[in-house]
Amino acid sequence: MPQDSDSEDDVPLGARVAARAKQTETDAVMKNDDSEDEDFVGDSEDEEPLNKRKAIAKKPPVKMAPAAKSPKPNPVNENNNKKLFWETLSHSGVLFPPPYEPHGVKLIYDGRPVDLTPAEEEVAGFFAVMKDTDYAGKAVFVKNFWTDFQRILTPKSKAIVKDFKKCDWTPMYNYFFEQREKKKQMTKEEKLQIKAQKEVEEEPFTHAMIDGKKEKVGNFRVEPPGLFRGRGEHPKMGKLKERIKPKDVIINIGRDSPVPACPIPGEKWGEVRHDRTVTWLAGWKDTINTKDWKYVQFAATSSIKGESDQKKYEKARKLKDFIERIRKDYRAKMKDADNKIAQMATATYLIDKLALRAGGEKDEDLADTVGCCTLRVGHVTLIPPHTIHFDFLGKDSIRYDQSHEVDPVAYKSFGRFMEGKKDEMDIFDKINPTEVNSHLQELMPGLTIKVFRTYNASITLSRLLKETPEGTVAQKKSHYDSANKEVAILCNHQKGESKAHAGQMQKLTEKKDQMEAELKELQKEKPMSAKTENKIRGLKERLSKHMLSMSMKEELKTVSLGTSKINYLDPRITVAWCKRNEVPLATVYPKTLVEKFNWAMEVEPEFDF
DNA sequence: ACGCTCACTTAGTATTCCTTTG
DNA sequence: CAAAGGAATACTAAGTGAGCGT
Repeated sequence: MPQDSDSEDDVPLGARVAARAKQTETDAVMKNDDSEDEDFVGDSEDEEPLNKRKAIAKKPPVKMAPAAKSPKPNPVNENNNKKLFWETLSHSGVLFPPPYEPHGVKLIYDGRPVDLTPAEEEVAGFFAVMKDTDYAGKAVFVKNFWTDFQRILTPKSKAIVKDFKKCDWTPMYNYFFEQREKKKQMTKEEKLQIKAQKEVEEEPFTHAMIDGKKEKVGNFRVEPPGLFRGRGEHPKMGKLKERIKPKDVIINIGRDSPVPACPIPGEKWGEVRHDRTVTWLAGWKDTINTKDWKYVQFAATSSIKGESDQKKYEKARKLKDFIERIRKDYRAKMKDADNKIAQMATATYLIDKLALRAGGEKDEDLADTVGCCTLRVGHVTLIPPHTIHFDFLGKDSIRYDQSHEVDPVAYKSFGRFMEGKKDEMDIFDKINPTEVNSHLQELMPGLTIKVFRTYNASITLSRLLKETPEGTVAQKKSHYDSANKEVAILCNHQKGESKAHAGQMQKLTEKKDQMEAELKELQKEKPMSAKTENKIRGLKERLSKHMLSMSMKEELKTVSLGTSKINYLDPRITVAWCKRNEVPLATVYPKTLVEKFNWAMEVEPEFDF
């Protein structure tokens, strides 16, 4: 980017737009000027009154983007009417991973050790550590790795390392394994020392100042290089994710804040901009999905994220006032003779009833996953009289495999949409998320598809918590968890079964058998003493508790409760419930969630979602 | 109407931390 | 004290949707 930056076309779209619209309000982007010999590339100027910019006084005028030269702003259209997130913003930039340190352990090719350059050795190492994982067994992963490995090999190495099958990664793998063991074997003091060192190193990056307030930063570490691990059958798995250099990084910072010095000697930031219409502090282009960007954002516990989270839940809560009308609308339209209207209504019905995601079109070079609007005929089975079985891969290639009894009208419409279509064809071929969203906006301002997931998750929790029984804190907590579980199932939030699960269940079963045997033994006694009766009562109680926790554990083995807690359940429901039921908040929220939801802590106990 | 980019939220998994147990 | 086990956090991939240009 830097060397091309004289051409406006190389500035990201949003930046150009902002620069054009901008003028004084939106301190958008600018260009670099590589002729400058500064310690970063392209701290940009704009037409803001010069007295505001002391820094520029010491250097010759910087070349400006053509758009930025245009005369005074049209005040009506300042910053393109975009919302400004901050007035001042200062931070220390990003923390880069340490440079690669060669270990000298050889790749064995065709029985002979190969001398690799450090850069080659690094990439070989990426594969070597993974040699026994599922990934390394996948043809696509190996093929992509091999292509990129070949690409970075010097001619000399390429002349030797020609066939993947002749590579022996074992010595490298063993080296990494030993390193890991050594790390584990370190003494407590050594570990503590390393941790302290790490904290010192990251200290400048952990917080930023925004409008005079110190706030926590999220992912201030630049992602290290490695092999891309896509989820599911990702066509790009195994590709080399390249090392990000300062020139790849854009810093976004307040105009009057010092630009963080580039931490790598002799190198420069790709760009420095002052865009108040966004919340990110730094960003770089993803080297795998080249249309994507990675951003350094504030942490979830920051005010800026908290405010947006609160808005999200307020919007979902607002849907309560509109939901009846909306349901009436789609029920009436599901059987419309106009297929587009009927599809729109039926899709909305699914989004509401099953909390499906929108399902936007995806590029070919991504895993084949779907949401509501991209469901294909092969993903559903109609089971008379009006049950539909869904079997498809959703976000993160997580399988949605559920049967649902549906509205008979919806069932009939489904049949109509699928009629005469092959398995690979779209069920909802007349619509897309954008159209569904604009229809929703007509029914409620600001309403989009994803709001239904938040709404249904939160209102489900709220409804289930109303049935909380009297009892101990542990019992109430368990009731909360079951409600949480219902929501997780609704949203299809899953996790991989832990490796230890089966063994743990077996142990618990053994314990159960033992308790049952003990109980039988006690009950054999003829003249029941008061002491024995007590024992029996106690044992029975422990046994039933034990069995309950066993069945809960089994039911939850692949259900993830955390995702809905973090993203879907209005924290005010939980906080108010804790207050009403005298359950300490820490029983259901870990420390970071209490922090993240600090805006909800003062909610009144009677709060109803 | 459509495609595309950008910025943000949502997501599962890997790693680390902390507590319990042996 | 080490190992095990579970909880919490770190990491980064994968969605959604606004908004722009064509």
